[in-house]
Amino acid sequence: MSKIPQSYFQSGNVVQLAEDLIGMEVFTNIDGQLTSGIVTETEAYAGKGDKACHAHLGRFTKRTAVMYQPGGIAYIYLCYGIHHLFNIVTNTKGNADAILIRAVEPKRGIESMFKRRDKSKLDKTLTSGPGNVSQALGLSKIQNSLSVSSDTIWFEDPKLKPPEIVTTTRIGIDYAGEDALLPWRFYDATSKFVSVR
DNA sequence: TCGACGATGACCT
DNA sequence: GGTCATCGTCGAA
Repeated sequence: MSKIPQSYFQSGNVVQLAEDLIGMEVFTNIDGQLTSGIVTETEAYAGKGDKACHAHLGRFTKRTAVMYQPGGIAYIYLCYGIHHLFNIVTNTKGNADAILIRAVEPKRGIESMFKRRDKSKLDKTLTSGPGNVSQALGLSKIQNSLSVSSDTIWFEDPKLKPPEIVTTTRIGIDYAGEDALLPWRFYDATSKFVSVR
């Protein structure tokens, strides 16, 4: 098994990439703890033209600056003052596309995940929902802008049986008007580790 | 400076 | 179904 290169994330089609990411395994090695999970749910955010995207209309701020970097790096920000949401910047420099990881199925370091989440049972609440994913994987703003082909965060293709992909609308973006209706959320119907069906 | 508000999640009825 | 914790970011003043 080997790390997926940063170039994989520089594809120009963020929607297709979000779908392709389902079934990949995401690893983190943080505070000496190795954890990983199979990606079961993602959402695509398509840069300047997408009302739901933080970079809509080219909005460039201290927070969104990282989105304009070349693809293959983490975009992690604090939401509701409580939750860190883990995204991967995609496309080439200046496009500001990103993929939100909304759920994973725990694989390695489950004990570490229990500790971080203050839980002791392996159910969907451990790693379903973007805030929970980040917490279980130990991700916070410290890892913002870090490469996702690094020794701290990386992806591998475990080549499992193909996922049964369901395509639907994104969650929690009602403010985006008609763009809230875009079918840009993907999840694996065969997994119970999915936030919303 | 200050006020409004979120790409959520946990718990309540 | 509804409420609310909690704080960094952003745009208005």
